[in-house]
Amino acid sequence: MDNTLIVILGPTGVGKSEVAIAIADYFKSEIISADSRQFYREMKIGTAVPTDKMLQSIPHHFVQFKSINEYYSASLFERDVLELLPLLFEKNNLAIMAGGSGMYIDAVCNGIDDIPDTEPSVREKYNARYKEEGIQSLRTELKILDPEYYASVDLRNHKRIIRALEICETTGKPFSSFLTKKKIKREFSIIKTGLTRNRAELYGLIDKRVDDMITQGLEQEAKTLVKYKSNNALNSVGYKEFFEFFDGRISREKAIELIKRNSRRYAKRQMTWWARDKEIKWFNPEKVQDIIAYIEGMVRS
RNA sequence: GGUGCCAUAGCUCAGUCGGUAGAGCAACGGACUGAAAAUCCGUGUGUCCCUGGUUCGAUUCCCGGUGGCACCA
Repeated sequence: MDNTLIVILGPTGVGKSEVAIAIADYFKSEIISADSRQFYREMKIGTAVPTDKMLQSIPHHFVQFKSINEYYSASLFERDVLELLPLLFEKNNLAIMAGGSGMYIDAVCNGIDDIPDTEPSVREKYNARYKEEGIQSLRTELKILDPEYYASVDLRNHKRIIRALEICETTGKPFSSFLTKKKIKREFSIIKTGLTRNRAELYGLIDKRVDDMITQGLEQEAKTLVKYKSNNALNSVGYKEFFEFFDGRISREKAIELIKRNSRRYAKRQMTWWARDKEIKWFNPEKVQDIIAYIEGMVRS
């Protein structure tokens, strides 16, 4: 039997953790988390990290293993997962990756082009310029340095433009010259399963989970992180809204309402990301037996 | 029970001197190559409470209902 990575993806709040654990338990596999915010150990309540009990029942990787002060990225995640997987496959030829960060999952499944690292100062420089001069100045420079990317990029999205510019400046070559858009074939098989529910039900679960987070002390957790609020990791649903409340810009009730709304919008963006991926087989999270049957069928064939 | 006011998008409401309607919020749709729980783009989604009348034409005016609110009993 081939070494196989079973991917369990789905929108926030749909019930991935429970399903992943049930399936890992069935196959005696370990779980790789693909949640770009659960990586950070300081963010526990707001990222709905599985309970200690759950974490003890099945070995989890990439959960709470970074500090919010550390830089991390989809590319580093790809590298780290590819390093770990052979070790997991020595023990069991089925490994599970569960999470909601589409880009990180794709980096592992399809690969991500090899683009040189950049100095943080370069990005800071462009960020400052964006703030002072606006986006037009960035566009003008991109048009000169990388006309090809200029023609295809969303010119109203400053993050995309800044990313391209920092690569152009660092390498002296156009950003687009690094983009092969080729899907890398992995040494292992991949089975993608998606968890979904009808929208109203999912939103109900999201609202309830936010209320649970509040009960568990999300406000207190956010308070201890205020001093790091400019860190990218804390530009996250559940934290940024509380920072607004602490600043006196919105009421506590409003903050909680916004956490719910922003979680819903995040879930929608996740679904949009996966809508184009025809390799995903979708399931209701309550039907764990169906998922197991599907995986067994795929593995056998 | 009487009088008055109100009834328009999921919510709060605006509007149409009679030519089937629009704001905010919510919602919906999309993009995405090392920040991605980020960032960016697009879209009004409507028995204008119901019945009848006047009219070429009624969401708009009129009669009568129904529901809500206020006041008087």
